[in-house]
Amino acid sequence: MKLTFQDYISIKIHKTDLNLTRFVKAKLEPFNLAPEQNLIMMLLWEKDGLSQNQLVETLNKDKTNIARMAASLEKKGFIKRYNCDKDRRSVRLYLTDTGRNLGNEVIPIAEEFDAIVCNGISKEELKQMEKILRKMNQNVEKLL
Amino acid sequence: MKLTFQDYISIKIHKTDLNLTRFVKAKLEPFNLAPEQNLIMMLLWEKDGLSQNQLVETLNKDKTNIARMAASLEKKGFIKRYNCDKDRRSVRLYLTDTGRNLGNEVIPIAEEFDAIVCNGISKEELKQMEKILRKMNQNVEKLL
DNA sequence: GGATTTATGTTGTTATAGCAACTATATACC
DNA sequence: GGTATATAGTTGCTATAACAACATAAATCC
Repeated sequence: MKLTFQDYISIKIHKTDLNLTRFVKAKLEPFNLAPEQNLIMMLLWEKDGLSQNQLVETLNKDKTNIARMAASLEKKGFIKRYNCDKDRRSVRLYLTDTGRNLGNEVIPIAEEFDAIVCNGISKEELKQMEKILRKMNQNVEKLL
Repeated sequence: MKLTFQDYISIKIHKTDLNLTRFVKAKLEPFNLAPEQNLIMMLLWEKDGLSQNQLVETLNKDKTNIARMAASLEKKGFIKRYNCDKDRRSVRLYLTDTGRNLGNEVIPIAEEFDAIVCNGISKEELKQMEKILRKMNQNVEKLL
């Protein structure tokens, strides 16, 4: 087959991901919010009181990552963690007032970021790209 | 604008990247080679004796990451690091025999991985995707 | 040719990312 | 209803990612 380094689509995706993350990291820095922490906040702004396990499934990350990010967000005062009454194993995350207010500032920045990333790319092209990404995920997931 | 979590293309790219990395990590584990370390090895298999700084530019990573991955690869016995005679600041990486031989086993696995990822995706679609990824990189790079 | 600037790497710190092993609780099984 | 199993989180470890501050060597500038 003889592929060279530049041929691998996975490497191109990886580099792009790092570039986008670096960019959004700088955008969020003034708010004392790291990129992945922001993903948790975005989900909580949509629906408060999610459990860590729900975040594990939505974000498709290891539970240890979620636990540590949640601990960090609590330390920063953006959320509070409470044990669920119905299931004592489960930990639910609730926004503090500070955390809720943060959304008013950060959500516009996230949307502006998306607009910058998608600049000059048509809706059709985006749909196409999403389809291919889905296919790639399926390709590896069925073998995991 | 009102975007929800699932609307962000950056998040989809990020998740896919993590999925692909997780997959390749498992594939490389038997060889005591981590995914990013493998990227350095792939470049050395193509051209031995690259400097850390050349890797910084090719891999588009911070020099600290490259330095630490190179240190790790040296510790594993896959490469040797020598100071360049012409430029005493520069550190060049050279494959050991072990490192060179590793390529015979790992390169086929990398190519198989690429084939798995691209399964059911046409050459046209891949080209299209690469074009969009390039555009996204440009979109953020010009603002960094 | 000596001072300033630039380039290359290293050390220290914080934030992801995932695996293994563990605790505690809940569910299933008989 | 007591045992086995499954689920939700935590702790410890390694690898990646980027930034700041630093050391050293090279290049530039006058």
